[in-house]
Amino acid sequence: MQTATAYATRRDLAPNRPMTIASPAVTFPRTYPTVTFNTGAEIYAPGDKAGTFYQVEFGAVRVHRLLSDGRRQVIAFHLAGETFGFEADRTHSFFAEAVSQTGLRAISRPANDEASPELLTLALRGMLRAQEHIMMIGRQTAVERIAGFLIDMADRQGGLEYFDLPMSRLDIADYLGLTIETVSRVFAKLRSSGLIKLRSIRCVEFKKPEALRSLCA
Amino acid sequence: MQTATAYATRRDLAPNRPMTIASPAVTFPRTYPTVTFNTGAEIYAPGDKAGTFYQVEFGAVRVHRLLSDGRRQVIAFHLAGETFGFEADRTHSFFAEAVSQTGLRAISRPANDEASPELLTLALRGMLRAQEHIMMIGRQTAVERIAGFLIDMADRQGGLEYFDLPMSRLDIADYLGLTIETVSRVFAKLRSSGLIKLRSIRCVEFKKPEALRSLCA
DNA sequence: CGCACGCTTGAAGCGCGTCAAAAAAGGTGG
DNA sequence: CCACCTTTTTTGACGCGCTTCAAGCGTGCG
Repeated sequence: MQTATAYATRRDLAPNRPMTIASPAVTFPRTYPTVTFNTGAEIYAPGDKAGTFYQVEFGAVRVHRLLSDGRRQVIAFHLAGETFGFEADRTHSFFAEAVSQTGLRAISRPANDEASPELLTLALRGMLRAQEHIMMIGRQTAVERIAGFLIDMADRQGGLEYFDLPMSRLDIADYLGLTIETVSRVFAKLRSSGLIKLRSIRCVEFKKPEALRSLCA
Repeated sequence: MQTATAYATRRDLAPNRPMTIASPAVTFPRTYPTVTFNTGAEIYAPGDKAGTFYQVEFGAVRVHRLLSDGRRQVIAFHLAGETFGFEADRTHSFFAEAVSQTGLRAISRPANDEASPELLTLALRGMLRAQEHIMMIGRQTAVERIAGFLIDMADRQGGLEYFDLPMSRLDIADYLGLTIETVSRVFAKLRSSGLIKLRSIRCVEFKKPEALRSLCA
């Protein structure tokens, strides 16, 4: 098992991936005032006209889609400071909802799309994030997925001693392609083996960060 | 079960996704001559400097990464006419290899990234493709994944009466997060129930396209 | 208080993975 | 063209990890 560093050499066949992707430090010209969404409130839905995108001021957002029989797949979470809502098509193809009380700053997409290196950077970053997500749910076990998820969440919140999970167990399950029961069981397992501590139901503290990282495939 | 059309209304809670994403009809300024890669040849590897990207002239490309214990996840296949290789970072984070004898046209990324709406379009399309891939492997059964995969491949090759799969069963398995045995069994099942015909091991013909589509969640 | 909601825990089942071996396909040299 | 080998694919038997189904538990709020 290796440390979670970037790829050192091109022949490094089995590296750990750098899951955390730097959050954007970008400012946009045509920005609108912050709008607040209550827990569960819908930000956009499939079929809605795209064109504006959003920067999270506070709170968190989940982006997802439902299958015909009700199965739900969460595509992404977006935390404070992150940007989302840009689409390849003219309309949205997912739902976006506030996971908790959330403030968003709407940003209008430049009319002709030209001269927008910021947006390109965000799009490429979004692609990379989705690809890392595929790595996570494609071939990894439940424990590996949750360990990776917790580390990702911690890193994205600034790597504090402890951090809050803004989303429910069900949201996590639907993000990782698991059931809520499995998520709960893995949390219990990580807790009982001393890797994490649950200060409260949604507040996680890493007791053995290295051990947790070593669980990531 | 609904037809695989785009989202009609914003309250359409459980639509089938438009899996096929239109292939780019884009031409680039600084283009280099076509280079041919043999089956299995490496195009780039993690750690390689990014900056140029590629348009597939003929053949097919797989993009993947390996986990520490050898598990492999294929992130994407790229067929003739499609473009790949752009990255958020300065270096690549995946392997790209020729699935079969493949011709590529290298394209240098504009130095300052400005005024490049084409690249933005490609990045957004790549993001959408990755997101659809997440939908596929996150919550769907083996049969659903393979049905969706076959339909996607058919559409991307122009929707002919029959089409070739350029990649092996193992490649398909690693793309869908399954094992080669499961892929083989599902192919056998689809064949024995008359939904598809295998003209040869890698040549597929849809006998009941609607039935196949109805398998997609 | 008592209901509602989110979370946890237990028991049983099943879909897919694993292991093993045979069959088919493809390539090479005579 | 055939004999021979390698690689890919298929098929079978069995086991495991996760899901499913079903209660229990905790916490917050009317």
